[in-house]
Amino acid sequence: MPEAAALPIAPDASHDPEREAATKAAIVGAAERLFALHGFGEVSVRDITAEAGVNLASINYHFGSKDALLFEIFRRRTAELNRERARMLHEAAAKHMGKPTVRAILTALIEPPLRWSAPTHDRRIALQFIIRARSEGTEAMREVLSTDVSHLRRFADALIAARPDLPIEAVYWRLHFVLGMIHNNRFAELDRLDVLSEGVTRQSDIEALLERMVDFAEAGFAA
Amino acid sequence: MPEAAALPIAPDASHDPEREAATKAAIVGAAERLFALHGFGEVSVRDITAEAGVNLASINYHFGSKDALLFEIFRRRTAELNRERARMLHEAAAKHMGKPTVRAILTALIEPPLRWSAPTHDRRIALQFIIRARSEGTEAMREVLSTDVSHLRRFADALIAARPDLPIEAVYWRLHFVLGMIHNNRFAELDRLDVLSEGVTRQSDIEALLERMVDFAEAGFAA
DNA sequence: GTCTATAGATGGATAGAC
DNA sequence: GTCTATCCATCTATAGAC
Repeated sequence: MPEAAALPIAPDASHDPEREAATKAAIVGAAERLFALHGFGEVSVRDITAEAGVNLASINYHFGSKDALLFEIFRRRTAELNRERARMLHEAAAKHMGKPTVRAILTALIEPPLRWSAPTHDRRIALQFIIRARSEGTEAMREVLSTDVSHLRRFADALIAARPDLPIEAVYWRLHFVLGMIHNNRFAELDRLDVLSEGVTRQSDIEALLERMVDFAEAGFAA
Repeated sequence: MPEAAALPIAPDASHDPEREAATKAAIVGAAERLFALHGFGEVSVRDITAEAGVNLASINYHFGSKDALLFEIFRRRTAELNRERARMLHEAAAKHMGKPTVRAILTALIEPPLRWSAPTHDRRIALQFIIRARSEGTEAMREVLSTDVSHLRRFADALIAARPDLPIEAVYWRLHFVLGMIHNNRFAELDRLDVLSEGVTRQSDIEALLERMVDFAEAGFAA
């Protein structure tokens, strides 16, 4: 068996880092997609492993449990999204000598998730996953969402600094309204809007929608 | 047994309309509350019947299935809410000779659900049920939500008539934003806001919040 | 109409061979 | 690390006694 000698080490499949990484990636991709499309409660471990083309036991082996898998996806995606938002806020602050305008702050909050939702964006499904996690997530996800508001802190503080004339509770409420606008961009809600508008809103022009949203939100902050 | 003679008919319990109605009401109340608080997927028929103090089989006997029960609650509550909104829109139209202002239209859309959400309102739980149904509902609920937009039609038409200068797709998108503001008033999101604002938003003054929301939404429509 | 007991189906997790 | 077979918990729905 001369071929065996050509292999560096471990001729068996007990520890193949490449294959392991591929399996984990397939699981994560399938889980994210199925959950984003059908909801958390509707998707079983069997569905995920079948879709990923891996064996039934692999989720427990690689992630510990179904909930742990979903939590890891949740952490990864929210971290990515918050990083993008923080970077935009930071850049806006740099441009405006540390005091970005309300419009720049709102853009940093709205633009990243809106770009993700573009039909051609590879984070399109990930964004739906995040939105669903807000209402259907596991106890662990809800725990994080309720207590870890450090990311929003920066936006709230920036808005308060940009509008020192407003009572701070007014700023918080308005921020809450803007977040509602953002989180309402689920597939189901966009489809419903298409039905209501008889198709005139069925557009993939993210730039135009971004401008609409920021205009609306900025106007709400103007008074 | 002289007491038996005093009973009109049916001395057995086979057909007691009063008790039947009480059982159904107990089931509906328990189901609505548990689902509103814990989510659809987390609540079993066993949880509901235990909470209602009725036997396990009664949900299937009286409603056919768990899904049918939840669907009936959903239809009842959304019908109530939409009736209130339609009535307010109708009254606003009557006051403005058939052409209500944008503010009056938005108030008719926002005020009913916001009043329901008041801590002392008996529809407080019902509103959370409705909001949850939007993202976690069964197939039947989603079917209704996606296709039955007749209720929103009147609001969209009224807004289009109030702002004939705007492209209609702009009106639809802004209506979508307002709906997002409304649907974001879930317990979990309000709690999160309280954490972020360190308590300054923890208020039960529905009047003030209503004015905040209508002000924000109207400003978004102003341009 | 109510209630108990149970059927029937599904899902998460794990043991053990390879 | 992968995979099969299986355990065990849980749930909805229903049959049948009262």
